[in-house]
Amino acid sequence: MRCIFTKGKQKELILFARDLYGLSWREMASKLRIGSSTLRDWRDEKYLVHYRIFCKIVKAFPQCEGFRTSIIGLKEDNWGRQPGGFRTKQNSRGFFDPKYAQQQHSWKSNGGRVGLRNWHTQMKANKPGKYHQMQQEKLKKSLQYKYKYHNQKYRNILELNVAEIFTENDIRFEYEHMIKCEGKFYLPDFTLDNVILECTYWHDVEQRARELRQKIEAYAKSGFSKTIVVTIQKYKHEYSRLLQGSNTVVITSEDLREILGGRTWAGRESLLNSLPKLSTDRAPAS
DNA sequence: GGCAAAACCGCATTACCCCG
DNA sequence: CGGGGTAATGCGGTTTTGCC
Repeated sequence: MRCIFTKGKQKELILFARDLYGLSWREMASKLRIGSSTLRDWRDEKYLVHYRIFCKIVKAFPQCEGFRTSIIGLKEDNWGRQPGGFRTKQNSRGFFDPKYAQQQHSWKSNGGRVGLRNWHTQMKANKPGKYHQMQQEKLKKSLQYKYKYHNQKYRNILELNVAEIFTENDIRFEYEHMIKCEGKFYLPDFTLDNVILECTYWHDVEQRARELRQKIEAYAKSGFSKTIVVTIQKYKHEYSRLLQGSNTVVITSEDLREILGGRTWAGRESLLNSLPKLSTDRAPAS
């Protein structure tokens, strides 16, 4: 944080303080833990004084308190810096000056966004979890999470329904909890212990099922023994057929409500046990 | 990778002072 | 006056920061 004094006051303050200290510039600077050149630059009003340092001075010499009224504003550090990049491009300044056209060309032909690419590879290599989270947050911003329920935004009505059902039945769950499977990161819609719940009603069932199958395999290898796919009545049969497997169950949100709300519900274990039964016993809807 | 602006800092030069 | 030592100053390079 920097403070802006009215013209001349910063110089006055520094000189005044120096008198009070009774030290040389160098000594005073080291007392304030800044470089002597910096202190001089401040005296010459070349740069803005750190608010932190101003406080330090006032603390040492309360008679400097009066200068506070001369502060006409506070600014964040590096407050006025004009960024390069796009604005520079607009103004054809700096790197974007026409005289650098040749260099621009070579820069672009050498990969152009090499820096950004490096950043991505480095982040992936060094902080994969953080990287994925950042990417995910970016994605979340671009996607629309328009269904709000209990301080959590959901992506679609199906997810919302599931969240409601769980909440009504006092079942704790985690929404889009990031898990790592085989070096990759996934964000299953819902996780309850080692059970994963995915919501989908994407009309291209074949394609979605392929994706899901791949995910489910990864989940299974990382100890998530069961995956529940929640869809709508219309697609239930198709998804069910395409995702046959010992650890996968396809249900609708109504099914879920029935299990949890009805007689079959007797705790988490019961949920898990009743699922396969439900899925196979029932005649698929047409 | 790039740029621009702010902040910071090293160092050579200059100013100052003391003293024989 | 001039040598020698230290503090102050001027110059300009470097680092930091934020954005493309």
